[in-house]
Order: sequence, then C-alpha cells, then structure tokens
Amino acid sequence: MTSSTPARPPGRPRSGINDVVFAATLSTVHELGYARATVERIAAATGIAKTTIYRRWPTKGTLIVDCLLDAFGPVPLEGDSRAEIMSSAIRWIAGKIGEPGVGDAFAGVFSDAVSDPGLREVLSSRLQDPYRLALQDALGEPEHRILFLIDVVVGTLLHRMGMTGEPMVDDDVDALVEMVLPFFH
Amino acid sequence: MTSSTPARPPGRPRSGINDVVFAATLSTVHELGYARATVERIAAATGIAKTTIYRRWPTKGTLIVDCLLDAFGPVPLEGDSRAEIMSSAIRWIAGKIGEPGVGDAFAGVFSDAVSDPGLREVLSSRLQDPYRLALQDALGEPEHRILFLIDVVVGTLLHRMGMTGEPMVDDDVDALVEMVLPFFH
DNA sequence: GAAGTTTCGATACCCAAGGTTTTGAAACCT
DNA sequence: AGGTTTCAAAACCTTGGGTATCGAAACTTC
Repeated sequence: MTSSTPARPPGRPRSGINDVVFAATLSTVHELGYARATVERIAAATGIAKTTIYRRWPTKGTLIVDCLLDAFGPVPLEGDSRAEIMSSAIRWIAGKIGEPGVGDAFAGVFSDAVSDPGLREVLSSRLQDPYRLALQDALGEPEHRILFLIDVVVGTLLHRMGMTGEPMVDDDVDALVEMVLPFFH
Repeated sequence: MTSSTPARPPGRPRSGINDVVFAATLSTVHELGYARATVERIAAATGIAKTTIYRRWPTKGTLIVDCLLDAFGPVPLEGDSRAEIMSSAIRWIAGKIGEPGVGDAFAGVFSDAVSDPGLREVLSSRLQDPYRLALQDALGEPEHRILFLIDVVVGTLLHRMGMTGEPMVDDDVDALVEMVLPFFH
C-alpha cells in the first residue's frame, strides 16, 4: 500500500496560483475583450511570468477552457420534474454566461475553435461532454437530443452576447425557456 | 440635370474583380479554415495583390461580411402563412450556412466581432439589420421578437458548426423548425 | 549537508498574420 | 499632355502566440 497515497513528486512543488490566474483571466477578458486579453497581460495582472502560464497550460485556448470549467462548476440539476430540471439548468447557464468576462471568454474560445480542430476537441470533451452526460442522465434523453438542446441554448446565448456585447436579459431567457420546454415535452 | 447620372469619376476605373475575390475567399476559408485563410492567401488565390484587397475593404472582417452578403443575397420570404414563411426562411439560412466556406466564414467573423466593437457594428448593421427588417415586415412581429428569433436560429446553427465543424443535418433543422414555429404561434 | 529534480521569473527570441507605406506603371478623364 | 485613380510588387511595422535559455529557489532522497 505504499502507493495508495502517492508520494509527492520530486522537485519544487507548484505554487497555488491557479485561482489567481483564473480570476485575472476573467477580469482581463472583461476589461479588454477576448482578443486583447493576451497571455502576457494576464500574466502581468497576476504578477507571474508568462512562461509559468505556458508551463501549466499549453495554449491560450486550454487556459480559457480550464478557466471556464472553474467558473461554471457542476450543473445544478434541481427540480422534481423534467421541466423544472431543464428550466433551472437553462437559467443557470444563462446566469453564468452573464457573469463579467465569462460570456466574452466563452464566445472567444468558441470562435477560436472554429478554425482549430485541436481546440474544438478540447472544448467538446472537457467542457461540453460532462454537462451533456449529466443532462442525458437527469433527463433520460438520447445523446443527439441533448446535443441539440445545448446547441439551441448555448448558441442562442452566445449569439446574443456576440451580437450585442451584452448578456441576454431575463425576459428573453424566460422566452427561451418557454420555447424550449414544450419541445422536450 | 447634369448630375442625374453622375459622371464616371476621374482616374483609372476599378477592374471587376469583386466576384473573383468573393469566390476565392469562400474557397480558401473552406479549404484552410477561417484563421488560416489569410488575406495574403486569398489575394494569391485570385492572382491580385494584397494591397488591392485592402484598398477595397479596410479590414479582413469587412471583406468577409461583404462576401457573406454576396453569398446570402436577399431572404426568400415565400409562403402563404406565417408558419410557411418562417419555415422557409429557417431552411434557407440553414442551407446557406451549410454551403462550403459560408458557415466557417460566418462563425469566424462572428467570433472576431466578440472582441471588436467596430466589426460588431458592421455585422449588425450591414448583415443582420436588412434581414431583421424584412422579417419584421413579413411576419408583423416587433423588433425584439425578431432579434430573439435570429439569435435562436443563427446561434443554434453556428454553435453546431463551431462545435462539430459540420453544418447541421436536415433532421435537426427540421427539429429547429418544429421547436420555433409554435413559439411564434 | 550534498546531489538530483522540478518550478519559477526574466529575458530574448521566432513566426504568422493583419495592416501600412512606397514606388512605378497602367488606364481613364479633360 | 497633364491630372487622377487604380494596380502590382515589395519592403516594412506591430501585435501576439508560443519557445528557448538561464540562473535561482524549493523541494526530495541519500
């Protein structure tokens, strides 16, 4: 049982700066927008070296994805009925995308992924798949229906964000829920 | 009335190369993706100089928007009922986004616009507004409802395109129509 | 305490791509 | 012929993602 708690690996341990980097990433994206939130600026905002960021995240895209994973956390799948579960999930992701920097970062990394199959794979497997699986389980729907649901909800929220620069207002989120729910009876 | 038909401006007239540039833009984007479809490569594909492109379009974003305007053309608002009009419009834009290069170009310029308020303005006023006004007129819906409709339809189609790299299949476009129509009675 | 290993900060660097500038020639007008 | 605009070609600038190097710091084990 010597490896049940694997010994700390040799060498200098990493300092616990991930949270600081995530916070600086979101605030920098919020202030300057996605494209002008360069890795150099994010590093400067945290006070650490750019090389340290690239040692932990191989690309800017993976940094943003990890940052979003940290910002989102697990889906709260609350509610007694399927309708309540879907409704709360939609409002939850709408609220998250409305948080400062989150929507910009999401839309930005999403757009980078369009021309970058590697990043698309990261986005799909690390960010989308966990939520897709949780929703499949909670709603008892087949994969392609959940993928369609995610396309509709996230696509709509990001399109509004990208077109106006502002997150979707609550009235329109209500409309989104009202439109989606009947389709998934 | 000497200026009713304004005289041709002095100097060497522009050669009619816009169509060639648009075609080369779409094919280059289709082959290499949006980010790798550089202005230099597009120019090389047409055989004209990069400076000629920048003389006609101030930025890559405006070139792409003009290219999309040319590729889309006017919305066909056919059908006797509101349902038929909406259905045909949704299938029309889905088909256009599925054409080679169009979806990539659309998603790419859209994502650039996230961090670029100037490009966002161009995208909104030159590309979205004409279709929004035509739909408002044809469907008799207020502006915010049409904006919501565009967010849902275009957002969903682009999210699928960005996440998978492939346009949405017909079955899912059918589902999109089926979901949207009842909401707009 | 010394050797080995890994992280850190700093700096310099490479490369791609958007965009500008310059120059000389060509095409059109009056 | 002179004025004006467009064109192609080339050099150039800047930004930003990502890499390479180096010495110092922080741990481990022997």
